[in-house]
Amino acid sequence: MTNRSITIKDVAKKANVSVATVSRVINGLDRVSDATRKRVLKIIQELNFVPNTMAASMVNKKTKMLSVVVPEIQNPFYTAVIEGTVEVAKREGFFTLVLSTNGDESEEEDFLESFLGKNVDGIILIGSHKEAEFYRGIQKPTILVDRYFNDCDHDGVMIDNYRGAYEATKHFIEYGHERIAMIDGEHDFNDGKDRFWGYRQAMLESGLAPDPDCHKQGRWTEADGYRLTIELLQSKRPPTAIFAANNVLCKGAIRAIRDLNLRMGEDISLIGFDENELAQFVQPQVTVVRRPTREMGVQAAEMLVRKIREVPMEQGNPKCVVLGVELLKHGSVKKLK
Amino acid sequence: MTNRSITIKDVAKKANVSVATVSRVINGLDRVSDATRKRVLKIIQELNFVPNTMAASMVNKKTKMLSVVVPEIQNPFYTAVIEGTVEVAKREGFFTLVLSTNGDESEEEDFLESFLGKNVDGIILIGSHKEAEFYRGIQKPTILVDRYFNDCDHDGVMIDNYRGAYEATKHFIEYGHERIAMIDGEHDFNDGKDRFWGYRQAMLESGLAPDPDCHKQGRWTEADGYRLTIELLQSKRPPTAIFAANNVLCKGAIRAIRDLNLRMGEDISLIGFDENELAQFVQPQVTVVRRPTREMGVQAAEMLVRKIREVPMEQGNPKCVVLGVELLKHGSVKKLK
DNA sequence: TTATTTTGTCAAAACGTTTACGCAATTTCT
DNA sequence: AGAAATTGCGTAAACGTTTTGACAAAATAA
Repeated sequence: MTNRSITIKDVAKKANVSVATVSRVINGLDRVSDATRKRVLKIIQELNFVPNTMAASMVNKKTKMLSVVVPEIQNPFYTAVIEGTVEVAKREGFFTLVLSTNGDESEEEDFLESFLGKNVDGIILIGSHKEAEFYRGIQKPTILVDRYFNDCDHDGVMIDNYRGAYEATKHFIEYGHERIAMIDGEHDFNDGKDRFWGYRQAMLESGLAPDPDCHKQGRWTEADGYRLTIELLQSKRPPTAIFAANNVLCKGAIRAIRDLNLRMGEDISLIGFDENELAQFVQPQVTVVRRPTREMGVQAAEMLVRKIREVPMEQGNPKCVVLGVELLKHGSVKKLK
Repeated sequence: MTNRSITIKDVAKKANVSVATVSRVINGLDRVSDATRKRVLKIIQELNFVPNTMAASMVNKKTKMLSVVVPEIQNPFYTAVIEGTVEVAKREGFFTLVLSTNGDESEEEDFLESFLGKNVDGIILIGSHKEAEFYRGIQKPTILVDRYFNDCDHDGVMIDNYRGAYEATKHFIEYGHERIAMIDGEHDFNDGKDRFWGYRQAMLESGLAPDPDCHKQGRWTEADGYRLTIELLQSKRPPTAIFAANNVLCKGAIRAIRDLNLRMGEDISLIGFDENELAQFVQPQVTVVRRPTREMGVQAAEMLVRKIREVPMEQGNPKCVVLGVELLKHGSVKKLK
């Protein structure tokens, strides 16, 4: 424990060169003859020397680490994004550091102030803060994922929430549904809002007046998905179709429908946003809006790496990439006409 | 971007003290008068100074970060462990850094060699390596979770895999089952092995000869859980009961049973190891061996923090804590007698 | 009162790298 | 051949902290 770890100096001494030369060898720079390079390399092997990256980082301010910050690590959507970014990061020579904030704003702040937050080369952020202000304060290269804010000064990778909800609703309508409900959570972020507006727009376009009784709002939890679905189905005029605006709400809805002994796609039609395990399990499978989760992570990481490497001056205005979604049609929507 | 960040020196100058004094204020050491402390603190505020932890770490070799290394981040078991450790770490003033290795040994090694691996204060490791040798090479305070190796020189937090499997099998037997199958994956780690031996021992004790046809081994994937279950149920002499040795295998088994149109707890009995979403969803719910996932993370983190703080000399032999498991009895086991 | 301890502070030396600059020795160009 | 460019390497100054040792000044003890 007390044994001083071997440094670049030890190597230098043993190889009869200066520390500068050793440093050059380590970093694969030129200006060092083949002979000495070989010699130094051998000594490094012998001494089992590993450069102290911390010290290096102190001078050149690069750490080769990225961080990806997500609200909850238990949600498969986020882990899929994480996997995507980790893959790219690894390929590009970066390590990825994962942080779960539990949707807690102060935890997010703490992180950014912390050792880690301060020392990563870039950040992929699925933020919990609700104001652009906060994001503007982040000095490092940052890519916002899934939740975007205008005027936040950062690039983003989003999906077309509006379109997803729109298509889902249209699908119901094409199949003859008129009393179409939606369940969702707080409209804290653009994703939730957009989905609502997509739903609403599709309804309006088809001349269906949006009935306030058909829009149930709670939190984005499975429990609330369950509760809201029960409320809807036990109301005076229950809907024939329900659009569940994210994966956990959908799972709650599936449970509720099961518990009420209703036949999916027969007594009640359901579309979920984002794939989930239960939607794939029940029979018939539940029609869902599929979004490219892993791909979001991949895109974000690629953008981030590019940004890190680009010269600071020539970065243009923030760009926000919007990835498409797809309606995976299964048997949970009944054809009424 | 080019603006040099403000350092301890700037604070010192502005407060008319030496950098040493500022350092003492930051670290809350004594030997500094109340007056100067207040003054320095105020300047720090004004200048919005945040100490560069990287530089600090360079001299005192502490980073206040832990890492938790898991094989796959998509498995809810691992995320539960992570959540437990993050909670404790946070409480104790550590940041937690999550790394998913995809079960890839070399990725695990890379990590430990990397900036991150070298600079955390301690490691919580659900390892992918199969030999104690590797673990012995880790110099930092480390807690092995879920997978343990004798003579690895580290503490561990395990659960009683043997007992869990034993109890599950006994439960089948009590209910009159005799032809009891087990599906599992490679016996690369103690957890898998112990479960198998628990199953086997329970069978033997009850005078049931373990039939090799009743032990199907594949990989620890949902796909193999599905495949092996189908194989079992379509064999000449299908079992009346199946023990699925982990959460994903169990999910595969549930799907298989559903697809074969068998009634759970009626035509076929099933017990899973570890809770999972499908087991809770289907009706009747599937009986499972519950293990304290989150608690494992909590324990591990607490042990790790203790270890980090203890003086190096007085650490005794490696300890391995074994947490208990519990059989959650639901309706998936038919009573034959 | 004098001798001792405690308190508050500072200067300077670490910590382990990278890198700008300098200077021979060698190679390449006229 | 001489001038110019290139190559190979070393010296020393960063990077932003913590920590040790020294030393007055103040408080306490004798």
